[in-house]
Amino acid sequence: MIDIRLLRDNPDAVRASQRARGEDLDLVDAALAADARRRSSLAEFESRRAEQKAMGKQVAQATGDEKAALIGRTKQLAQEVKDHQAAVNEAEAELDELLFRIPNIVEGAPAGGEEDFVTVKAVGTPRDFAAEGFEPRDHLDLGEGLGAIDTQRGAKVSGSRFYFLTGVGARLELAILQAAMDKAVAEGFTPMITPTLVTPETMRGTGFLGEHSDEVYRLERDDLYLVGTSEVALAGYHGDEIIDLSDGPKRYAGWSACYRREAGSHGKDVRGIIRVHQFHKVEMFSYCSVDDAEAEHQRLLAWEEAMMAAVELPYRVIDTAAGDLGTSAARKFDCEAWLPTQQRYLELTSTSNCTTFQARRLNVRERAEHGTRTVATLNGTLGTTRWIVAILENHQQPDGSVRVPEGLRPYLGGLEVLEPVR
RNA sequence: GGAGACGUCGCAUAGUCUGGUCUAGUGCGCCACCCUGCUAAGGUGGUAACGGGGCAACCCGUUCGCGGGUUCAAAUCCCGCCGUCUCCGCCA
Repeated sequence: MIDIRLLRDNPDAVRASQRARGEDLDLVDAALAADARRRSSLAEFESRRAEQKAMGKQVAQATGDEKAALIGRTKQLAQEVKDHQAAVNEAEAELDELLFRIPNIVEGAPAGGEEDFVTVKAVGTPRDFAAEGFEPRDHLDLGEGLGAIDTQRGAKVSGSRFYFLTGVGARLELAILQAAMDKAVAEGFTPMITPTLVTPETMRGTGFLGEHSDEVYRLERDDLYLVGTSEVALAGYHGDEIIDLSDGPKRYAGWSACYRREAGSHGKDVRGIIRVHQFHKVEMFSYCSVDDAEAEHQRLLAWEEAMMAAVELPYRVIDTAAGDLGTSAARKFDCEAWLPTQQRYLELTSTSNCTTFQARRLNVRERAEHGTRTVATLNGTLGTTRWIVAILENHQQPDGSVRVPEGLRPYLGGLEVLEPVR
C-alpha cells in the first residue's frame, strides 16, 4: 500500500508512477476523493462520539428524574453516532479498496513495458559451440541423459509442468540451494525454513493478491494460499511488529518450495523445467530503514552476482522497466544467464526494492525520533531449481557429460563431472 | 475431531462474577532528573499504538485477540470466529 500522505501531499508523484507503469490514472483522483469523504465523515463521527461520552458521564452521576431525562436525550445521540460510524466504515472500505489497487511508486526504473529494460552490464562470455565443433543440447536432453530430470513421470503423477529430479539431478538442486544458504549465512543472514501455506491476510499484505492473483494456488477448504516464494512468509514474519534496526538491516534467507499456477503462460517454456508449478528457492529478505533501502538493494544484487560467479555462468544484469515490475516493487534488477540452445537470456535471479509498500500493509515499523515509521523491505534470489537449466546447458561437453562448476563441487562430494547414464 | 481453561498499553499481572469515578491500576523493564558515593542502593517524574484537527503547546477519537450484537453507556453481558495451553480421541 502506498503512503496516503504522499497521495494527499503530492498526487502528481503518484500519477507519474502510474503513467510509467501504464496503469490507471483515474484511480488517483478516485482515491483522493474517497480520502476526503472519509475524513469529513470521521470528523462528524468523532464530535458526536465525544458528546456522547461526555453525556455518559453525567448519566452515571445523575439519579432519579434527572437521570431519566438525560437518558431520553442520549438516545437520539446514540442513533446519530451509529449512523456516522456506518458512514465512516463505508468511506474507509472504499478508500482501502482503491488504495489496494495502486501499485508501489516507481523509483528510478525505466519507463515502459517488458521490452524496455535497460541492460546494466554483461558479465562473462557465452561459449562458442560452433568453434568447439558441436551442437549444444538443451537442458532436458542433457538432464535425461544424466538421469537427472524426468518430466514424463512428473506429468503422469501430477500433470503438466511437474517433474522429478532424480539421482544427480536431485543432488544438483540440493547443491545449489546449500551453496546459496552457505553464502547467505556467511554474509550474516539468518537461515529460515518457512511455511509454504499462508493466510489470506499474509498473502494480501505482500501484494500477491492484486492483479496477479491468478498465479496463486488457493486451498479453498482451509482458506490458505500456497506461496510462490518464501518472500511471503518472511515479509509476514515481522508483521504487526516494531522492530529494532539500529544495528543495521534484519536479513533472512528463506528456503522453501514455491508454487505457481503459471496461468498466463500457456505455450511458453513448455519443454523441460524452465517454467514449472513447483520448485525450490533460497531467497534473501531484508528489512531496513527507508534511507538505507537503495544501498541494500545494491548489496542484494552484489550477493546474487557472487552466486552467478560461483556457478560460472555468463549473465547480464537488467534494470526492469516500470511496466514489468511486480505490484510491490519500486525497482527490480534481474540476473539473466545465457541459454545457448535458445540464444537468449533466462532470468535466474530477481531482486526487488519494495520500499515501504509491503511493510505498510503488513504493519512493520521501527522507532523513529518521533514515534514510529514504516520500514523498507527488499528481496532477492540466491538460488533456485531453474539454475539447473543454465548450468547443464552452459557446462555441457560433447559426450553429454556436464562439468560441475567449482563453487558447487563441495556440495556434490567433490564430483567434477556429471556423467551420462545412457 | 471432542472437552475445558485462557487471550488486558514491551514483559508479568489487577480489573470481568455485580456494565458507568477504567481518564485501564500495580510490579518489572526502559528514559530523565535528584540524592548518595562506588560489586551498590534509594527518591521523583515520565514511559502503548493508530487516526483526525492545530504553526505549536495541545485537543479529540479509536484500540483490552478479531468481528457482530444488547444498552443511554461494554475490558465487563450475549453470539460467532481466531489463537495459545491442558486433557481425550484419531493418525504419521
